[in-house]
Parts: sequence; C-alpha cells; structure tokens
Amino acid sequence: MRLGSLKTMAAETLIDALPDRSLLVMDDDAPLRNRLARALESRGFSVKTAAGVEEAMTIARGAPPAFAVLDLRLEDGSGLSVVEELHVRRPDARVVMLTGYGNIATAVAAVKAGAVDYLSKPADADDVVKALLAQSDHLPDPPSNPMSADRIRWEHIQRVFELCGHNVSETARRLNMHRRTLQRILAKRAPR
Amino acid sequence: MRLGSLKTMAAETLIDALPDRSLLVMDDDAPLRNRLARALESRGFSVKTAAGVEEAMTIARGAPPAFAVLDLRLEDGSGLSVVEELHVRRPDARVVMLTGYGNIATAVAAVKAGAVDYLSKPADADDVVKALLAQSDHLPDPPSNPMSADRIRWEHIQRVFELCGHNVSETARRLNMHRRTLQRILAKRAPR
DNA sequence: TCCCCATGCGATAGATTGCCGCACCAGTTT
DNA sequence: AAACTGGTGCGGCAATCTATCGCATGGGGA
Repeated sequence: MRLGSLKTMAAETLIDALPDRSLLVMDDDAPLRNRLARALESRGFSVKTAAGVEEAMTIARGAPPAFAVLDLRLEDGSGLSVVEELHVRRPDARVVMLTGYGNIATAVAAVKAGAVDYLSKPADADDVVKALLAQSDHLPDPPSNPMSADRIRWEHIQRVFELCGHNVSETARRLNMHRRTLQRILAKRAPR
Repeated sequence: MRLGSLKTMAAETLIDALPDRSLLVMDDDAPLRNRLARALESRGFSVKTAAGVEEAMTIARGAPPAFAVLDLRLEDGSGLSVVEELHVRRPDARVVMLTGYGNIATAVAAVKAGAVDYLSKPADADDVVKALLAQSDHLPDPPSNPMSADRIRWEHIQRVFELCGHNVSETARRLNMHRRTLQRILAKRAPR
C-alpha cells in the first residue's frame, strides 16, 4: 500500500522541472512551520518562512513566490489578506490554505480569495504537495463519508476554543462543559 | 431580536429591483424542494424546479436562470456539472450549492466550479437568499456559536440518520460508530 | 424454507466524565 | 507588599457511558 511514496517520487520529478520553485510557508506555530518548511525543502522547493501576516506580506510584495502554504488565522490578521495580496502581485501563484479545524465558510472564502485548495490540519507534507501541484481541479471526489459524530464535535470545540482565544476556562463556560473534560479532550488529538 | 425579518424585507426590496428574477431549484427531495421553491417565490423570485440533473440541465441549456440553488448529490449525477454548464451559458449566474452534510473538499470543488457559496442543510430560505444576494465575498463571519458540543454532535447524528432513511444499522456504519451506542443515543432526547 | 439483514435489549469490562481539591502563576487592587 | 481574581495543569474517584458480545425476533428475497 505504499502509494504515498510513489506519489512523492512523481511529485519530486515534477518539482525539479518547475521554472520557479519558490514557496512561502506562513504559520505562527514555529515547530510546525519549521517542520513543514523542511519537509517541503527536501522535496525540492525553495522555501521562505513567515511567522505572521506582516512578515508574509513583506515577502509577498517583495518577491512574490510561485507557491504558498498559509495558515488561515494568526495573531496579527487573517491569512486571507495574504492570499489576496499574493494573487494581485502574481496571479499564477498557487496557494493552499491550512487551518487548525475545518470550517466550510472559511474554506469558501479562501477559495474565493484565490486559494487553490484548503486543507485542515493535521495535513502532512505529501498532502500539501499534492494540493499545490494538482494539475486541474479537484476530482469530484469520492462520495465522501458524513464524518464521524465525534469528529464533528471535535471540530466545533476547536472552533469555539479558537474563538475564545485559546482560553480553556472561557471555552468550557461557553460550551457549557466541564473545564476538566475540555482539558482532557484538547489534550488528545483529533478523532477520526 | 427580529433581525431575520428586517433582513428579509431588505432582501425583498433588492429582489424586486432585479432585472432578472429567474431562479432554478434542484433537489431530489420533493417536499424540501417544493418548500424551498415556494419560500423563494414568495420572496419575489420566479422559480423553476428540477428533481434531477437531467431536468436541470435542460433548463440550464434552454433558459439559463440568473440564480440557482442546487443540491450537490443526486441520484443521476452531481450538481457540480450543472454549475459548470450554467456558468458556461451564463457567466453572471449566481449559484449556491446545498448539501446534506458539509464537506470541505466538495465545498472547494463547488466554489471552483463557479458557485458563489456552499451551504449545508439545514439551511432555511433566508440563508439561501442571503447567499444568493451577497454583494461581495463572505466575511469569515464570526458565528459566536453558543451551541453545546454535544448538541452539535447530536444534530449531526440526526441528520445522517434522516439521510439513511431512519435505518439504525446503516447510520451506525456510515458514522462509524457502534450500533448499540447509536441506539442508546437515539433513544434519549436532545442534549441541551 | 434458508439466508441475510435490521432491530431491541441484557450483561459487562473498559473508557470517559463530573466534580473536588491543590499548587502555581500573572495581573490588579488595596 | 499582601490580598484578591481568574487562568492552567493535574491527581483521584465515583458515577456514567461506550464498545462489544450474544441472543431472540421479524421481514423480505432466492
């Protein structure tokens, strides 16, 4: 079942053939950003990183990259503005948005702003590359499962948590659940 | 708190001023389709309905409407193809996709195919109208969701259960949860 | 009739939650 | 500075809930 590696190899061939391999990674989470940057670099991209919108804008204005992987919500603004800016400077840029939890409204907004795809974390480097290089539009994708009930719940929790500025007590209060329970849920990773 | 009606009134004014109020509703669920069609008609649209892709295509080709509300998955094909067709015939058409349960990949696909928005059921007529008439791009609207996490989960389960024709085993399979557990959840009432 | 599948439900080990307490820390107020 | 306020992490424990199994029942099809 090692399809993943096959695809990776194919992608590397494609990447080497690109006229412009510049890529911008923007995420406020340093470990994740660096991990992703290194993973993409090892696949042949020429990577620059930014920790926030400010920094990313500078790069987008100065030397707009051919590719970008942007986190949607950061401390200092929305990733959406970076997509827009980048799209104006360089209409051929291929951008994928990344976000902690999936949210349809923001996915729609991201695509309308010019992103080619929208992935929700955790998304590994292979997923990102696949999205960046996807030749045409998304296949009408498989009938797609309804998502497990727990997953829905988890995403909702993440959303509210985000909305409460990562304040556990506040989130628990708004969600009307016990703080201890929330803490435990947040501690472990997303249900499938 | 009667904001809903205010918005509706504002929308009606806008609708009356439209040069072309033709609208196509496509959904395979007859009751839902008719309810939605009537609701939109009463808001001033000139509505045609289609129960499937075939029928919708005929309308799209013959007299492409200015607006459309399309269900994504039907028996005889994907709503995506209708969006594409309509977009070719009439690039200014404003289309919103509707679907039983939201899925990011399909939302992205729909927007790329030319839809202006993507709503997941249950979406009432006001939501649909708002999306159809939305002047600019969606703000990443702050939902400020007060819903409890368990409530979200419960509603999701109900929706899928509905979708599976009240078949417990089938629902459990699709939701990837134990039938016994589902049974117990369905037995008691909605969490607050 | 036999087979397949949906359903309802008892039992039970194992996982999760509700709830309390305690320690610690950072701002604010007194 | 000491007191106060609100957030965080975490141990522990009883009350619940979940995941499984098993079994009996009933309705179609082949």
